[in-house]
Amino acid sequence: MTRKSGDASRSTIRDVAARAGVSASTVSRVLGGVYPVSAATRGSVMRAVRELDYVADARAKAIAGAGTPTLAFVLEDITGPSFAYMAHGVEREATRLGHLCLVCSTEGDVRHELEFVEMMRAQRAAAVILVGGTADTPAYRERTRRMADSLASAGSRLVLCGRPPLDPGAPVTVIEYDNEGGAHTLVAHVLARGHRRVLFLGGRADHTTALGRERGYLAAHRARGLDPDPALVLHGDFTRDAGHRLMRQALADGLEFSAVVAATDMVAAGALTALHEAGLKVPDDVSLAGYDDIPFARDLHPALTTVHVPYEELGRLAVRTALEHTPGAPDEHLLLGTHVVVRDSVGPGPGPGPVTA
Amino acid sequence: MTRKSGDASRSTIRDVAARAGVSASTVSRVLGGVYPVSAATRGSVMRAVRELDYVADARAKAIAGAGTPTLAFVLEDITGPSFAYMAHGVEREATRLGHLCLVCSTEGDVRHELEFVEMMRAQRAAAVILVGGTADTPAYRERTRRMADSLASAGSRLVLCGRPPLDPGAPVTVIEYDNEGGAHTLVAHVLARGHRRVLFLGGRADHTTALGRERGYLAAHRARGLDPDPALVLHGDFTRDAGHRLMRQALADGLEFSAVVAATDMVAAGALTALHEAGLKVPDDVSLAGYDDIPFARDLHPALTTVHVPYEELGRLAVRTALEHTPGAPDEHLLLGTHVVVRDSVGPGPGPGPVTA
DNA sequence: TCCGTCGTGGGAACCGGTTGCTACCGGCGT
DNA sequence: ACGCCGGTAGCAACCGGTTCCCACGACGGA
Repeated sequence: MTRKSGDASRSTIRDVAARAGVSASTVSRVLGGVYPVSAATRGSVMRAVRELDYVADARAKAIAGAGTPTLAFVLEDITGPSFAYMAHGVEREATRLGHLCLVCSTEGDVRHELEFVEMMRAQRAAAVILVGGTADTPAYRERTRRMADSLASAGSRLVLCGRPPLDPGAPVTVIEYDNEGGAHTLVAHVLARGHRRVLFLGGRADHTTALGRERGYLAAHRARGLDPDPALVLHGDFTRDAGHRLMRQALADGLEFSAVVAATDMVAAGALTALHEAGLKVPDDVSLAGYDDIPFARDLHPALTTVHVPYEELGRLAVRTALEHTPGAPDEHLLLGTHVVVRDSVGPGPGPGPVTA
Repeated sequence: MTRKSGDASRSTIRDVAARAGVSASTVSRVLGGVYPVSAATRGSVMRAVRELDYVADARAKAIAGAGTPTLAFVLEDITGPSFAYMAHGVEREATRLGHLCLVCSTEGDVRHELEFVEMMRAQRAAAVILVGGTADTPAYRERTRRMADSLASAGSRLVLCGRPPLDPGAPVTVIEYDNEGGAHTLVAHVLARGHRRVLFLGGRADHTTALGRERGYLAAHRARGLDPDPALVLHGDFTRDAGHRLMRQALADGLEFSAVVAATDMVAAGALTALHEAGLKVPDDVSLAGYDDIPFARDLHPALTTVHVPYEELGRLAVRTALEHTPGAPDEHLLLGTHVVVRDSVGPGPGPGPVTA
């Protein structure tokens, strides 16, 4: 009989006070918990609260100085597995630290990004986390620098998570992982197995994540004194469909290669089925490797060798580092390591001379 | 030289007013946009705004009646592909409709769910969307009913998205999709190919999504006058690892079956590699089907036949329906259809007599 | 020239909370 | 019996906005 009445108007602290026969301040104090209140008063207040099903308005609390802090993260598309893992890490750590979590998808549109950051600043978010690579142009650096400054001047903090750092001095926390290093190690492994012509299925040509991995690909070659054929690096985006399309195209074009390294496991997945469709066996006819180590990589056939990225950890660190940052302290820049996980998709390279795949 | 000074204290509307030499109300009005203000006044206000890099506090606006509405969604784990797609739909539609989006992961803990809903009520969220199946116990119905009521009495609205409906009369919007029907059609297809002993790799035994699919499995059998062996339905959870483990176990136990239907594509993926590891060929030795049609399903080898669920649409509808709901109107209950997409993973069944897989 | 009106801007109340300061109460010591 | 003190509760100011209502100045028409 606790009558949660259908009064469509939420009740205020004054309603509770009136019903309990005390003042609003007393209600506030009972609910606050620390201030000494007699048991009788507390009882009647609590009863009124229960009867009215009252919850204090979080926005009002926030404005008055109490209130749950909020943290925002902005990403391109939650649907990409690596984004999802970062988001998960962010969300977990945020709630562990007692923060609420606002999320926005930009769908890759820079204007949305700007709008969102502005909204988050209006929300007085404790930190705004920008997730995922992007085109690292002067325009990017300037725009982002401006965001960082205005966030900082509002007492908030910008975090770049898996995104290129700004010029020194920008009030920004950067958490990256080693795209180039991971790709270098991975490609070195492929090269060590005897492959000489390895196709690289990259991402968008200006995207930092893609670029980092591409640099690793190149570096691994050069470290062996090899000079990769420019025709062997292709660009698409980080989707399964792009991988599929690029691979078909490469095959149709008669490109010669004995192994393919995809910039992403998703891309690798698409490439793998294109290979299968062409009647090629992996790794017997051609080897394949990915990047990200999403859970599915194990279930591709053959199981995909790839490089593991601690995405969830990345997200967790992003929020922890951002929230621990004290205004005066130096800006942090973390670079997380990656490691390649060898599975079954890369086999030995061809014997003497390259093979026509 | 626009001096975005490092003054760590965000400026208030009064600061802007002072700098522009007008009153706070005037600033509010020029920022509001509608009220007539002379060009000169507007100019100086805007300049002050720019110089101070001022953004109005969204919480204060909200409390005063203006302000961006917010919408919250609560799910178990953003990392599951189907959750991610629903989340994406929710987020897109929410921002399209000018709402901010709060997200919480419960990690499957009911207490978290309660806490979150309470927080969202405090945030005065326009709607709270609970995403994903759960155990449909009397406790669930009562608890959720209570949430619905208290949300409703606060002028907000509870939405159940892919989650079992409550008893009639609860102020709730329900958007479901047809788990049972999809599974029925899928299993009917498997049966039609001549399979008679089909293993079902289900989810948690009390989970509504899992249960719905299991009912479909059963119903498809009965519709053919078949009586499935109870030993053929196994329970785990909706992860790749569960699928892998269950499949190994089934194989180790010497269960007889010629096809396996997994409650989820993730489960199917794990099962597939277990099958491969055991040296079994799909679909030659055993057929396999999944549920969800995640993008990866196409890249499994063989490509997985599965049932497509319009997850993103589900999320979009959830927010649209919730936000369009007017307090007096009847509660809506939508049931979205699914369809099976036939690919390569289920082949013809065995000849006379079951095969030992 | 005088008055009505329109265009503008300011004052103050209000949104729903929190909290510093003050006042009242009863109980205790001497 | 009186004064002091500690424990409680209320008043009012404040957080950062919005908006109702009113006043003031300039302008045009009679």
